[in-house]
Amino acid sequence: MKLTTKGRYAVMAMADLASYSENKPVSLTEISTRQNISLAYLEQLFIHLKESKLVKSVRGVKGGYALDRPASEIKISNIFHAVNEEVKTLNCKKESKKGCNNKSVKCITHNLWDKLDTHINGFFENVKLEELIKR
Amino acid sequence: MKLTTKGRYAVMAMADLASYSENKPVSLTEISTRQNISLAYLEQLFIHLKESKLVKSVRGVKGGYALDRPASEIKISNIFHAVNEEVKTLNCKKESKKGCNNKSVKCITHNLWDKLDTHINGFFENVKLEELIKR
DNA sequence: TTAATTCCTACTAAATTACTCTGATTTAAA
DNA sequence: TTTAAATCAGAGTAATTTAGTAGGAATTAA
Repeated sequence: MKLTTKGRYAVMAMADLASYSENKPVSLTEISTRQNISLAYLEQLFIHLKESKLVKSVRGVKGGYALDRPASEIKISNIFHAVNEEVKTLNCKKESKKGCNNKSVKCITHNLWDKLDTHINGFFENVKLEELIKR
Repeated sequence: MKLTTKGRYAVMAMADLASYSENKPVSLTEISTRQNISLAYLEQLFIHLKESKLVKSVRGVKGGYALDRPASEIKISNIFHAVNEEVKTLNCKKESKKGCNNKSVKCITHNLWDKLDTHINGFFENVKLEELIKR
């Protein structure tokens, strides 16, 4: 199981914003240079970050992005959710689980994957952007 | 981030073995039917499970596979490792981390991904095959 | 008016996943 | 001794997903 660049880049970009956008909006060109992520790719990510109200934008020259709430109120899970970085331990729909009787091996491992989901998502729920950048 | 079928199927197959191979070896055909996994795919997985000494094989008619150690001594991490289901939160090599100075955003998130790695791998280290099948 | 920027959609190349296919080898049982 | 059920082994392939690129439209400070 691996993390995609989408999620990784989104967190890096948000950490960059948290570090540099205190006084003025930060342009994606700046982030692109600092973090070595393609500008066009960042643009796509920020559309979603904006939709999720994690960042706000200023258009035009001298424009850019800034956090839309304090870094202390943004969880990693918020960022991942915004860019559709999902934790998926099953590829079937949750509904298919209903079909299981409690004795089948399939169902036994379903319980394992459910716990794994909870375990991983719990991690993302408990880390805030602020913690990343302080220190 | 998502779990691949390789890892999921390997755990399902091992749970099946743990449930059914107490007295006689279990053929992959049986597992294939019970778990609805293609025979040819299972064959590939079991080559690796055998190399890692998690299962032993009996060739020929009436042959099959059985656990090579008690289910209480097999961790999920052992199974994942056997079939190369890896947890990868970075796509770069670990060495590149050395290049980081502690102030860069890149390095800050590196620490996060390292913790995530540890968090997920810890889960797999702490669940044994036995726990899956009892109850 | 210009240039720097966000915004938007479609497309594409590369990588990975999830298999299939073919055939060899082994061995219990008829 | 033959047959059929099984493991063993490697190569090939189709489908999906990822990781971008490309091309422009809209906005706005200077």
